[in-house]
Amino acid sequence: MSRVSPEAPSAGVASSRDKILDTAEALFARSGFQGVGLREVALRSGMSKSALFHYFPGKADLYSAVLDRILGAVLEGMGSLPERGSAVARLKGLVETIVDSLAASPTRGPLLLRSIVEGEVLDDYETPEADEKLAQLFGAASRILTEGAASGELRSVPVPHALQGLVGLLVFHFASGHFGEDLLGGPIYSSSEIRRFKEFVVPFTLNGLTTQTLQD
Amino acid sequence: MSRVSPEAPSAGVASSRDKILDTAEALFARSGFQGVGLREVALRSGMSKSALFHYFPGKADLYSAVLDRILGAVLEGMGSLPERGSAVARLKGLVETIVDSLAASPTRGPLLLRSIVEGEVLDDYETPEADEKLAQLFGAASRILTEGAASGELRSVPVPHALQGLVGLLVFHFASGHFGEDLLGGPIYSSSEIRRFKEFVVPFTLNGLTTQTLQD
DNA sequence: GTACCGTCCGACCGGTCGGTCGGGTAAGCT
DNA sequence: AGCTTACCCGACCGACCGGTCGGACGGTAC
Repeated sequence: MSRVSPEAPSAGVASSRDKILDTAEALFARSGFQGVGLREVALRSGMSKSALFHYFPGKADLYSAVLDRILGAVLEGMGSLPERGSAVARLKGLVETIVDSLAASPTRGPLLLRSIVEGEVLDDYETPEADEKLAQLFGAASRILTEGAASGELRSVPVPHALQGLVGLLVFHFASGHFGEDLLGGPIYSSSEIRRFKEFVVPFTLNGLTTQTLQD
Repeated sequence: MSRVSPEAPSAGVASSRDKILDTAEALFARSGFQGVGLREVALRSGMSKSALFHYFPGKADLYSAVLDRILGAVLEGMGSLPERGSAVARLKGLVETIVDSLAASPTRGPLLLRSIVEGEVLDDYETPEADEKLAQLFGAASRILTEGAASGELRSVPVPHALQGLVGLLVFHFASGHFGEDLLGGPIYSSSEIRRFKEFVVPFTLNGLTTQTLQD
């Protein structure tokens, strides 16, 4: 699968390519890869389907570009995180940063979660760019966990499981849609709900990874 | 949307209807509602597409039946859980039981997660049966949390957030597919991995919901 | 016998899918 | 002027979609 054809043309005046990406992101987030037709993407972007093929060689490439852009945004948010200091503080910062990134747009959580769950049937859109961004993301997180465990600040917990637990906790919350709103009794992306979620998930995570066990 | 037409014919000799349900469950879990064609379901069930319509009035009804069966299985597993006793012990039992239910078949987690995420575009298959099972499920869980908080055994935490966190933690793990296997470095549904997951998620959950906070 | 009923089938319907093709138009370069 | 390039379009393709229809087959009841 070849990559996208033309590069982003620098300037900020929402190009057609960006418009397509925005539209596709919204639609893919709502209906998934299979549930979106390129006709609708093109129409909502204000152009014909043929024009869309001028910017992206195929549907899978469009999806990859959307996914890559989201991963880039999440990764960018993590850029300002400190590399040293208390593991607990770093972990707290990581969780809050990821929450902020996911909360910044209601399409990110759903799209990320869908890309994981639908990954079985669509291993297509695994691009080197996205893979590398994912590796950076998990690398930073696992560094905190291992260093915290080494220093005794954090419980010695299997890092992969903890990472996957974090993904489940954080991404699912913002991807749960109507289900989550029914459960929580209100919109997920309101600023007050985002604050409430942080107030729940940060202590929950820290307690889960720090204090000594009261296992059976 | 009307319900399924004929009732299950009692006996255990895998009826055509059950065969359809099994096939559809596997396919829906892998490719989602939109990603599965009724032709493929029928073919893999060893009959024609028309025969399928004899048992289910439409695709959405078939999906609902599959979903309902899974919710029933999870709920059945929770049936033997004690209604009284230490909240921590009850919570531990709940988590372990749900894990066992999800681990019992590799289709359940993916299908449940997909039904939530895809719920935006497919509010069709919300049947009264499934709704009631969901209510029972969450009712039992929230009872544990509220009673535990009242007795001081558990932290006083917003119950809806805790419930959604549990769903994210537990369901996502079994729905993460290739992504999760890459992260964990092995199959998710092996008995050893299920044991490891329990060893991680039970203390993580209990610590997250019991010990006092070390928030900033 | 025959009327009925549950089970299943092939053929077909209108519609949508991702993708292709040939061409048109305007800007920019030489 | 001529030529290239970027951008965009309508028309079209084969494949597949969910769903309908009329009928075939076998058993059971009368």
